[in-house]
Amino acid sequence: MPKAKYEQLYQILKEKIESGTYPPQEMLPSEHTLIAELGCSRNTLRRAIGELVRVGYVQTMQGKGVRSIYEPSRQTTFTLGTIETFSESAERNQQRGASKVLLFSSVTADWQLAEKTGFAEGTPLFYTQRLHYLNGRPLIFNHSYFRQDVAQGLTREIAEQSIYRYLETELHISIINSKRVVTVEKATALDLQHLDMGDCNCLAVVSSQTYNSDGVMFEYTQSRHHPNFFRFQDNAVRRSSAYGRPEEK
Amino acid sequence: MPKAKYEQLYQILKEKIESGTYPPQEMLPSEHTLIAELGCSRNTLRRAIGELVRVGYVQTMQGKGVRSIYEPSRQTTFTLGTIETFSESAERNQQRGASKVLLFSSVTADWQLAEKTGFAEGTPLFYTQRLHYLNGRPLIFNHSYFRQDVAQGLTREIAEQSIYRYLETELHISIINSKRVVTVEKATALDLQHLDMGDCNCLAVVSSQTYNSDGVMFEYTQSRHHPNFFRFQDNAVRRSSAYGRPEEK
DNA sequence: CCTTTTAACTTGTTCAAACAAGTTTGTTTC
DNA sequence: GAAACAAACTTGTTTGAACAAGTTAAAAGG
Repeated sequence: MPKAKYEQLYQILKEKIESGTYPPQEMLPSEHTLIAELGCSRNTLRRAIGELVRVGYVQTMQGKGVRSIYEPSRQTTFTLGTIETFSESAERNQQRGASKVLLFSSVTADWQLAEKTGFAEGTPLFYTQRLHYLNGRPLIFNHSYFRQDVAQGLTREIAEQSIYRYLETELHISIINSKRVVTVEKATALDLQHLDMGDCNCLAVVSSQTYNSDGVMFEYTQSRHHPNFFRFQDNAVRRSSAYGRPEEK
Repeated sequence: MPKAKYEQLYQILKEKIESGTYPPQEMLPSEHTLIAELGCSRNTLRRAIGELVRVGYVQTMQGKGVRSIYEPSRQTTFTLGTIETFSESAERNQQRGASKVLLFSSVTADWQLAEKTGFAEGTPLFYTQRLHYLNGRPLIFNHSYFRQDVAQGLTREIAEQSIYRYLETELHISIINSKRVVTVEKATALDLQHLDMGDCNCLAVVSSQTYNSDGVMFEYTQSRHHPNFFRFQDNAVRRSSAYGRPEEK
């Protein structure tokens, strides 16, 4: 599926790590070896390895080598650094996803909404509330705002299916990137009404601003997650010893 | 400070974007122009731009160019993809940070602890509870476990100052990467006792496993954050249109 | 005037080469 | 035997080049 060679190499190596060809704590073959093995240039191989570093599969040490630090099977609900719709995520985790549209309307951004979403005041927007189910349980309450001049012709019927499919295949909008912020908020009456969260009175909130290829932010979505089913993964790399160089010799 | 050229270029461009030389929605000069301007090769420049993409400062479109999508001043408490200690983060945000050690002890990982932290059962560990203050308010409650054979000689006195400074400058341990997971949990009695969280009964929990250059996970830390002061930022990039190629013509 | 084609841009990918820098191992030297 | 040195690894950075692919605007054609 992926056309780029470095993506293919990344998939191959990822597969080998997951399947135990390169078990945890073990060193991978050196770049020189892998180049001969995979038939690629050093740059392309290193690009693939760089991806593996980013997702926390390996660590690299100058002069020493590349070590696998993969630990299998931590159930992932949310992957980082890549945009995924709810239905895509559900499918990847092999679970039954369903959605219900609670509200679909047109609004104009007032001062308060503009402040919250980042849209300019007075922008005409579509506003929709959707509830996402996983295995029959309501887990995510979505508030989404779409710029009307970008998401032209959006209807409640489309929202019942998949908004992104409509935007990408019908309107030929290319989604480029999405800025996301994770916070924790007090549950509102609306949250409690729909999410059935027991004795928890807070939930995980993922606010995202999504941009198209024209550089315009056309979507603001606030995903309010059931706290017991929220999980956000990340791998951080220490750039340089923050405490200056340890004295030599 | 950064030795690598691409890091310098990244800083230069980041600066220009923040200062308004390349204002939001505006296109950056083409690679060709920037190469001449900055005196570097195309690959090095592209590496710097790649970093800007990852932090959500710009978006690139094949055939069109690079557009600034920087939006100034959303106060950041947590940056993503890079390991930062509490004191470093506090300093970056120009706020007064302070810490208090509530507990320092030696423990051995039993079955339950091994399951939670990822250490092998029977591993001798240092266990410390620390409370982090920002501007006088207690905001973060840290539970940290360190492998005794790696963090040799760790004492309560060192924990009062900075554990990482000790590990890096005294023990010459190089911290490589850290796997982190963000979840939301019910507050325990201990949390409520120390964090003063009003009527919220949940908090944001960042669990992290940190690895050194020998590939051994030597630290497990669970950071329990006051919900009102927790913020986790991310920028996601859509890899390829998930719905197949839109039909031509 | 409008459409089509072409050319000149843009960014994306891949290769090759050279050097820098860190680590390991073997060798020499005392 | 122990320390110092040197060679042979490893990954990290930088440069240059070529081609692919997407976009834009000028040129050509009707």
